Amino acid sequence: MTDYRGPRGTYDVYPGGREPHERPELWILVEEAARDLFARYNYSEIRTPIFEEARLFARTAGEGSDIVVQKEMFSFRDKGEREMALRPEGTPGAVRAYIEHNLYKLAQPIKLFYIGPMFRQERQQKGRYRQHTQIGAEALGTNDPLVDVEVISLLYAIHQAVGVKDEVVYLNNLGDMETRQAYVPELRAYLQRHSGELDPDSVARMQTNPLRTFDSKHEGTQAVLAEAPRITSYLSEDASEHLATVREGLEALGIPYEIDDGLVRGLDYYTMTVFEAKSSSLGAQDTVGAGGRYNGLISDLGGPDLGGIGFGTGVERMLLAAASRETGHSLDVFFVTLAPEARIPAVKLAGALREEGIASDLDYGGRGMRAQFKQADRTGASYAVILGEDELARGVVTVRDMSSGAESVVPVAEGAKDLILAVSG
RNA sequence: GUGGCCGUAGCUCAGUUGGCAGAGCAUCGGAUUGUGGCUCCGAAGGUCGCGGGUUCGAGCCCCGUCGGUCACCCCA
Repeated sequence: MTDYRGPRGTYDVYPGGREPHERPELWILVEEAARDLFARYNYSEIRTPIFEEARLFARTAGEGSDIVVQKEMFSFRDKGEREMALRPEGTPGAVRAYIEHNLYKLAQPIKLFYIGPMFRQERQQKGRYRQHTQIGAEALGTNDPLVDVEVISLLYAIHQAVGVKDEVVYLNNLGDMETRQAYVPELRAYLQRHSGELDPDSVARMQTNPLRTFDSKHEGTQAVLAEAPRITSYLSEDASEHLATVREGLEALGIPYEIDDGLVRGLDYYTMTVFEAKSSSLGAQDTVGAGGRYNGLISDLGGPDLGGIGFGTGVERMLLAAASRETGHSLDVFFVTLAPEARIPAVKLAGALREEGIASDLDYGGRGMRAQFKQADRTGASYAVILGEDELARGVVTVRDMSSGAESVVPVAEGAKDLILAVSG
């Protein structure tokens, strides 16, 4: 046993992995499904560094200057004494790149997607790792509510393609500046009147960011919030029209959703539309994917005053919440060599098949015939191609159909052409 | 960072009041000298997480430590 282990809160993806998110074939499935959908929705890939200056994330995360500690960001100091951080989410990097490369000067919206690792420095629990992977999309440069509809439907489509079970999409609108100016003082005043029944964290948040008290798990706090004034009653005309259009669009597409007027999300930059997809087949961390509109973020980061909206969804959580499925990788041909002299000819034939796109493998253990057939069976090979002394002498191979057991003899003295035909059906 | 639970073969797990380290699956070989799945036989595989203590004797009891897991915090 080695003394080395993967770092705390990380995991490996490897053949035969126990958990769904440890199995390479499921990752391929998710990534291919997502890329296919991004292409169909006309989103282009963006790749940004997995670390950035910490202040970029601090800027977007909001809620005070001790944010780096508070949010458990994976930060470090580089050799030039710069405060850096492994990215906790995809949006800030994408928006930074959008501004840095002047993408706002092109025809809008710019529709981007990314797939990559994100980091958080904390103890793990079910569906939560220090390094995890998010698939995300950002539609930048427009306030059109129909883009909100597109982004939400794209998230939903990815979850459907992956097979996420028991999913519910919750929707809310946090309003614009006008809405918050009207609502926040009302909420704060209400909480103030009931501060005796709140947990200490919520009492503190009542001042800094009263919206976030909705996220508290404290029973007393939740009881107070059940009667609290709702943002939906304070929406400006703009916000309320926006919400109505988003709902209309979702209904036109037949996307099931529920309004949750207590849904606030943790990031300060959200405005207007916010949404969250949850699955009851997860544990305490039941959010599979989430996102929202961030109309102030691009200008906050030094860009023009344009809106944007995006989502992020966790690959590990999608796989945890997905129905289990059979994905045994399948091989087309396995070569069974029954004599040492057959090994080089087998290598040559396998090479020829591989060039034709036919997945082929052979025994490298010099093992007995029985073991080789067992391996052919286990790898899911459609055909076993047998090279023994008889075959070598006659310039042929025996092709065995592994499911029916039927065998045929195929000449190979003139090359692999006949063998390619025999195993292509 | 805090707390509950758990660390025994590659995997899943038994292991009695402290008394020779076990099973199933997987692996390898054989039954079947040119044929996989089913069956049978056999082999290999162990720092019982690690360190210390108690004891004639510790997988088991005690202390510490490391790791895993779930929850809290936080939620990106």
